Amino acid sequence: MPGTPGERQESLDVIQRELTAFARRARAAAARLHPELPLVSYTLLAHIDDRHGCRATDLAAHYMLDKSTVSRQIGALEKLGLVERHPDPNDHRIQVLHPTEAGTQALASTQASRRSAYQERLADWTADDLAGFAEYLLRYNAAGDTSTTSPQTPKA
Amino acid sequence: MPGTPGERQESLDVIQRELTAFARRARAAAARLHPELPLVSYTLLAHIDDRHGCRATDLAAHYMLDKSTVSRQIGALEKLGLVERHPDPNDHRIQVLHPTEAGTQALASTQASRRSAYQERLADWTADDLAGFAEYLLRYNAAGDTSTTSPQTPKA
DNA sequence: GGATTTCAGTTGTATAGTACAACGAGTTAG
DNA sequence: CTAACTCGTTGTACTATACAACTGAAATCC
Repeated sequence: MPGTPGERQESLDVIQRELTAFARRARAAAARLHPELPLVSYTLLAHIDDRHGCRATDLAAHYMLDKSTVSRQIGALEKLGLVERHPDPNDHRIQVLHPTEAGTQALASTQASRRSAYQERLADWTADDLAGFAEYLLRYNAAGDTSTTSPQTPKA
Repeated sequence: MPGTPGERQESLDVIQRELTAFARRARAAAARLHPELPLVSYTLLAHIDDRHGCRATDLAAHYMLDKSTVSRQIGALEKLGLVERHPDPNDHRIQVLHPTEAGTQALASTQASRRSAYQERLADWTADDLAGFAEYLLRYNAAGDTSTTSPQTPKA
């Protein structure tokens, strides 16, 4: 069993190094994979679709982005005809975001190509390993959500 | 048991989503953690240090960056007094890059603070889980290295 | 009910990181 | 010597981002 502190530190260093390496390549890789729908827009659109309508503020909170960033991203998506903004009848400050038909389609095709890229890349992994990796990533990201990481000290 | 194809696909989707989420947060998180030494500069500096001197072209190839990008990054590092450029006596086109004393120190302190950030974030993980996560990340990144174009030594 | 405060979103401005293209200087091949 | 190639820089442009200032709408407070 890995019980020595040294092994623990070694694992931490590997995790740090490999996550850094991944982060560095991720954007370039995503850009090459989908020149049509940039990484960030894709992510936001996916979230909007997932929630079947949400507010810009939700997106900003979830992705730890400034509201101005989200505003511009949404503007771009709207200009591309991929999302629609509907004012909330109960609260006129709020814009409820929905994917358009084109947005849903763009998302589906992007997800399909991403999916197949991941499938290919992880083709020789066992189902157990995939499940384990997925669980670790979930745990890792969840830790980030709750901890001190925030761009503008918004957390109350 | 995770034997059904559906579960496999589910894990793949989780991996895709969580890695994407991580990629989106990574830069901002790094920027917050080290306002002094931006992520990319840090990475390049680490590589220069690791190799004990290398060329800008090597960095561009290794990190899949445009040479202009590397040129500017190196320029910034030089302006900060963290790297030095020495002309290669045998080939005057080439600049051999070396970390300065300050560069080595900055790197060490950045690495230390990164390390402690990871330690804190993963404090409640068991050593087994850390080892497992590290192994998965290694495997994942190794797959990416081979699938992408340039033949490079995968990990430092 | 009106003043103040808070919330949602936009816009101006600035910065990092990146790519592509055009170029300059050095090196090598014919 | 000339041509082709290589290494690096610079001009330009674009994406993603943050922060600050602002508008408009809702909530709170007295």
